[in-house]
Amino acid sequence: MSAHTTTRGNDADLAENTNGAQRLHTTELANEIEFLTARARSLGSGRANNMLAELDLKVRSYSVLSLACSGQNPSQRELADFLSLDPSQIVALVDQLEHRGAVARETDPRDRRSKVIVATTAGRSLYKRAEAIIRRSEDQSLSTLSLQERETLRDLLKRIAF
Amino acid sequence: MSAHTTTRGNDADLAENTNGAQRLHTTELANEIEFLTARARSLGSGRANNMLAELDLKVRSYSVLSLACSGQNPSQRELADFLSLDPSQIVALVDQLEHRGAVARETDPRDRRSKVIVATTAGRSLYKRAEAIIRRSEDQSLSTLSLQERETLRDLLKRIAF
DNA sequence: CGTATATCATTGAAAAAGTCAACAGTATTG
DNA sequence: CAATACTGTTGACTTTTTCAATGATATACG
Repeated sequence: MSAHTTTRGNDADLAENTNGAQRLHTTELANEIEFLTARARSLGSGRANNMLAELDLKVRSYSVLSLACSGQNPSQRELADFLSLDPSQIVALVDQLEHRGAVARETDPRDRRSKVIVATTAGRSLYKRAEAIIRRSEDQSLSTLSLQERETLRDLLKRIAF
Repeated sequence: MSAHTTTRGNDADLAENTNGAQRLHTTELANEIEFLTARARSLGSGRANNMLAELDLKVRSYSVLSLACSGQNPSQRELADFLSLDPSQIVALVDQLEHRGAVARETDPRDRRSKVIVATTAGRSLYKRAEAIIRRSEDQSLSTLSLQERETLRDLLKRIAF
């Protein structure tokens, strides 16, 4: 078996193989920023979605609600651009939030085509609770980083995200 | 209109509003690491997918191919864990790569249930070309960061991704 | 040994998300 | 006024995700 290329690893690996694919951490892929970003996001949004479930929200709807509470009065088109979503997906998300009374559509008097999304009182209250959950979720996801490192990460991400 | 809360912004905003939702950059959401990570990944993998299209690959299939070329002989279960995908998705991805002759399934003699994914010669050649594309894509996506900043980002992401 | 339990790859179905074209109403341009 | 472009909306379609069930194999334990 020593020179047989189809077997994975050798006997020394067996102890390490018990808990999974730690072996792959040394891979080229595991060092690509692209991949690490995708994985970080997958873990992070997975946790956030789980925790937001108690409010019957997902990160998507939370994001829309957050922007509706921002005081910036975003239009649906702006939400679509900012969240990198198709306008039709925004329609569905706003529909849900509107049906549960968290946000309202107000047609912009300056441009009667566009509709500004604003949060209701109930919506702002919901957002407060959701925000606390998101903060806890983020805190858990970033538990291996110091506060200063989190700031560094935030700034670096901001520069590549905008 | 001055005190009308439903109008968005004031006249001073109009010049800035021409190109989109830059206004939202000051939002709370725009400062959440979670959100920035999602947006960075969306932009990055979008670009990578576009550029990989010339090889008829996506980031998903590229990731599997990359791990198949890693010399670590991963099983499908390990691929699923590492890529945060459902085992059934791995089946589909490996099927595609196998049909085009880039990888092969080899049943692990140590555990005849599991199948080790290894790259063929053609697969390694394909990976070389894909890797070059990914490198260019990543370079473009991170163009606003210095080399040292990229290293910092990579290390921070690694710590939260594993 | 034999029996129960667990794990792997696979299939198929269902739900969710993403993509795209068309439409009515409105704005902008010339 | 006419032509063009943009907004939200709908509906169809594809892709991705999620989940339960299955056969083959491995492991644990009496």
